[in-house]
Amino acid sequence: MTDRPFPRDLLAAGTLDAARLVLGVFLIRGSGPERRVARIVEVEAYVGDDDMASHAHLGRTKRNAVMFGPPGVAYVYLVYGMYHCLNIVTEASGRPAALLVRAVEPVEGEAEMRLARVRSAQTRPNRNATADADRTRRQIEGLPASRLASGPGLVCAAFSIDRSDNGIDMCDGNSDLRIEAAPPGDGPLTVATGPRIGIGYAPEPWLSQPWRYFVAGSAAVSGRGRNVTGRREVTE
DNA sequence: GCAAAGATTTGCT
DNA sequence: GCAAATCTTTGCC
Repeated sequence: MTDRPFPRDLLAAGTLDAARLVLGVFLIRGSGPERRVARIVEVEAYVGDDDMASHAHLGRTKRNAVMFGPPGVAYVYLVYGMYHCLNIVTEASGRPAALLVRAVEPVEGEAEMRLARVRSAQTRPNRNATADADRTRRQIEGLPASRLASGPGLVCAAFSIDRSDNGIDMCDGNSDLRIEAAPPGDGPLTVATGPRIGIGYAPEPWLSQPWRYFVAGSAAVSGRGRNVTGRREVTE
């Protein structure tokens, strides 16, 4: 159960507007002592079937089907054969769009996130030697909290998200994986923007659209945006 | 049925 | 800074 389930209608409108609105929002997994909570600090918008960087550009397929459905639903897929990516579907049914959650900042359940990261890393077929697994575990245990989920694959690892979460309604307070409005005490955020990451296959103008949105100054932001601390809107 | 590429991360050069 | 790891999805034969 959640006290402030995120309003679905805020996701139903424009995806670029929704991208700003979800920054600062809480991503929540589970309940009770194992509950994990983190602030969303970085997202990317994938808008419509004409967006050549989006999975939706080829039309509706088995994989991207939920992107064509109602807003507030989780779209989870496997990339590079080993990492999962979490998206929040936006816009009305029939128009495929979503926000890729690229980074979150732990608020509660940090120990649980570390455990999940270790589990995920040691599940990878690549890591088999005992010494290697032990080194990986210590490395994760030594990470600052801000680096536990500073990347799209890492968000899913820290929150134990995989394709079984595909299609979950994240605006439903009873869902095990959900989003919740930021607490009233949270101050205003400074939003920075830049081009989307890892879409080199896309032609212009999609390649350079500044559809990556992140919280300036957050240590949890992935890649180069991490160092952006300006107080004003920034375009990288 | 087969080949190619990918909304990433990590470790080594 | 570059390449490997890994497997699902998609496209074409």
